[in-house]
Amino acid sequence: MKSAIAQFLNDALAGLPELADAIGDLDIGSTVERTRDASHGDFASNIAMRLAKPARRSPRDLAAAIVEQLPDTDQIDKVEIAGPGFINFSLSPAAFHAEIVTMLDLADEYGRHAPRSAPRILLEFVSANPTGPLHVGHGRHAAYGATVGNLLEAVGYPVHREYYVNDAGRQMDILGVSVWLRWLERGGTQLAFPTAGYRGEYIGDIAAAINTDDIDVVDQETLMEGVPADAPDGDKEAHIEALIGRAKTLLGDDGFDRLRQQAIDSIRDDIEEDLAEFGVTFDRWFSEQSLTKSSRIDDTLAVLDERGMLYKKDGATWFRAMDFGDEKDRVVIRENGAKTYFASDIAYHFDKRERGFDHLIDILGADHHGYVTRVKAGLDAMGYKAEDLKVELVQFVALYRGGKKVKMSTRSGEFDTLRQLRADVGNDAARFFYVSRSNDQHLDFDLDVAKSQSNDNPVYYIQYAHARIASVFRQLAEKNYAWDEANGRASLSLLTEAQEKALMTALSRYPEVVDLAAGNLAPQHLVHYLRDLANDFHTYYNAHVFIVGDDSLRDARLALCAATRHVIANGLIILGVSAPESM
RNA sequence: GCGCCCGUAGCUCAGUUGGAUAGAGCGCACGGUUCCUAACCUUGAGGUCGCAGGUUCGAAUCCUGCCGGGCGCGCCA
Repeated sequence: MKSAIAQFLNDALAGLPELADAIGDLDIGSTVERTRDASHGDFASNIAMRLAKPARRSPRDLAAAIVEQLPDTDQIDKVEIAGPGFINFSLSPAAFHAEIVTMLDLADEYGRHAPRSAPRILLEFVSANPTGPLHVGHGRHAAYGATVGNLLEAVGYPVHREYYVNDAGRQMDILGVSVWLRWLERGGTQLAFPTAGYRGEYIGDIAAAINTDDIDVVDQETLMEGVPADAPDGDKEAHIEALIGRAKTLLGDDGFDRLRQQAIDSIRDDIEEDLAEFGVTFDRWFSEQSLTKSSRIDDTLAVLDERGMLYKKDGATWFRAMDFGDEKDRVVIRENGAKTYFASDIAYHFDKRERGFDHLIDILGADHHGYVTRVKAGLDAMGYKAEDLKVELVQFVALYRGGKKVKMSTRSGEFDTLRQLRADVGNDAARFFYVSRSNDQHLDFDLDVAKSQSNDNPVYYIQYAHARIASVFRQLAEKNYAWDEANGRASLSLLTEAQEKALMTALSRYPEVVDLAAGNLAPQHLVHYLRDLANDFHTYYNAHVFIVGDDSLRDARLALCAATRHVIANGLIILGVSAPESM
């Protein structure tokens, strides 16, 4: 409907060629918005005020000239000039009725755009290190990323969802050695578990499940040979580093690799299953190892070197990040010859672009914000534009239990898992709650409230509206009525109650809300809209009986209910929340 | 110290890219079901939009400076 208003304005401006310069490249659609107050009509445009200065005419004068040129249409009842120069449009009932018919016609497709082939979007999210189960913070990334993906698809973009698996590097060695030590413990070896190791219970579970045919038991003395003391007496990092060395010596490099890989695979599979149960799936799980093992990183560094963007200093190789706006240059190859995480990340983002994705979106934790500039710099240096990459930062989830903040640490194993949360509050409530706040806002997740009062969650309020409509149609059959849809469509002019008008107005906003939420990568717009829509429906439900004796009025009201059901279901599907037939 | 994010009702948060009288939920107060699901609805109280300037027809929104909170500033990932 909004685009129709914009079109009318465009038509009117076509009749005022003297304004062409003043208009310039102004997007007329951006001047049209829903009114907040019904006394201002349904839509308002501030175009006269926007053009006033460049056209050197008074806003009200301009508005009058534009209104004069508006085409004659049965969609608009009334146009008024108000306040400093707003043009207020009151749509005709027929315009709303036509929109309801569109909802019924398009059904599942209402609010969606036709698929387009470009730009291709690569959406990377979660990408949690495979060092343990996902915790409640990752859950927010999963829900947010999945919903953003759904929104982008709804507006027609091809979206490729990717999870970057950090399955290379020192963290993985620590994981491997943690599992090995737990396995040795199970075999009876006495040992003090390293403070820098992963202490979570799941490590023991993995140790119990892995194939250890080619691993020999070692006693404590052999194990600890040459290993410096752990904290607090010694350095915990040096301690675990030495243990990794012992593992590689005692198991052989290949043996340790196999053990480590089993641990990684086990955790990765667990994460994949967890997310799938949460309704979050990926098109590809991109392994960092695949970059390390292929020549991808070396190739990338070679290109950078060729372009003169690398230099050596203090035995290390540095990338001239400062040339691209970073605050300092960054190491890509350490003095010990090891490539940094940053080096593989340049290669990874370069690879994304090389695979033909036009627009990259990374959803990262807020603690990664210092990282954004240098990754963009890397992309820039590799010949692409920094703007090709958009980074959305997701702020932390603070967990509260008994009114107290819960501390979380993966290494200590003290954290609440996404699985526990899903079991406690349910997938629907979790998906909904996670995206109900702006991603750049801290999220306080009170477990006690979520667990004990889960029925107060607004998600049920919206689902209830959907279930109520389904119930109305069930009741209809029980009362031996049938919905004559054609008659309902033809009788929409009978819907004259205030609540009916309000509901139709709310329904017609849906496509605009999807556009807004997708354009801003901001699912909370949809969440709040659905809450408001459900409120409009519940109000209508309480004010009027739908299943009345008058055939045409009943059919018309049922048509409005059916349209409402489509819109609520479409919105919930985007949020990854179920739309139940009964509750 | 530097950088990024945040500051809106008692609490938790929205606020349509600068619009008209700043909104919702919870909580609080008052009402509403012999009738399609009361997991519901109606009405009300509750605000110095952190503070101070600036930009303009118009600012919660943009700019500057303070104050307060979070996060980051490694040859870790």
